[in-house]
Amino acid sequence: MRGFPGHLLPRAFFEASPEMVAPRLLGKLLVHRIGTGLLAGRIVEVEAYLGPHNDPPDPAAHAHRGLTPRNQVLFGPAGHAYVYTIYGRYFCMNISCEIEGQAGCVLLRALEPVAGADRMAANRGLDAGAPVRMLASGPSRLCQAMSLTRISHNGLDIASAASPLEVRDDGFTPGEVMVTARIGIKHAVDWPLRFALAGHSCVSGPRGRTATAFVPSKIPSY
DNA sequence: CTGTGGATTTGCT
DNA sequence: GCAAATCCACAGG
Repeated sequence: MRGFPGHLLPRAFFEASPEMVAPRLLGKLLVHRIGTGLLAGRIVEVEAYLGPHNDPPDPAAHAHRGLTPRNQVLFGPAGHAYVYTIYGRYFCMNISCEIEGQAGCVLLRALEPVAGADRMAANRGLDAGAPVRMLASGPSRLCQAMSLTRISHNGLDIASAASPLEVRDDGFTPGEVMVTARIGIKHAVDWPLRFALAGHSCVSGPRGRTATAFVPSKIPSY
């Protein structure tokens, strides 16, 4: 990844509870190296899903009922990709958190394209001139745009410099962050675990959604 | 702008 | 068997 801005986020960044990691991921870069090419986007929207060791447990999380073949990555070390199939035809991309043995993850819901936007559009079946917000606004659109699949990417260590998939910090400082309930779930529908850059055009969902001001406190640097 | 329904695989009960 | 952390097309106001 030499030549690409910023530095690789270390595993320690992810070894905390998802509700702490999630807002800290806003403004970071998701980078996917494909052959000689590069796809990258700034993370503008995320959701936290808590492990079953929490009290009360998070009934919306895949890890809610313990370890299964599908969710085993979530119980492994932090900083690994959890990519799963949803509704038969799409994928969603998460990053595992906590220490090994404890589950928890952050769902990546939207990116602002930074590199390879034309290729993202092609991946999404759109013209090169398509509106930027159509490229990676939504968890499965994000996977389509970034060419992420369960078979190829589930379990990848994204905190390794050898990985084709990384999260990098280029020094971007987020402005106001909004917090809302998570989208598309049927349980714990009002837990405030969705975080997004306020007013950013690439955030998914209806605009003008109810938002609360939120200021992350004591964010360590990595 | 809003609301509705279909596509289609996977994992767990 | 059925529910699911989605997206898209299409109908109607």
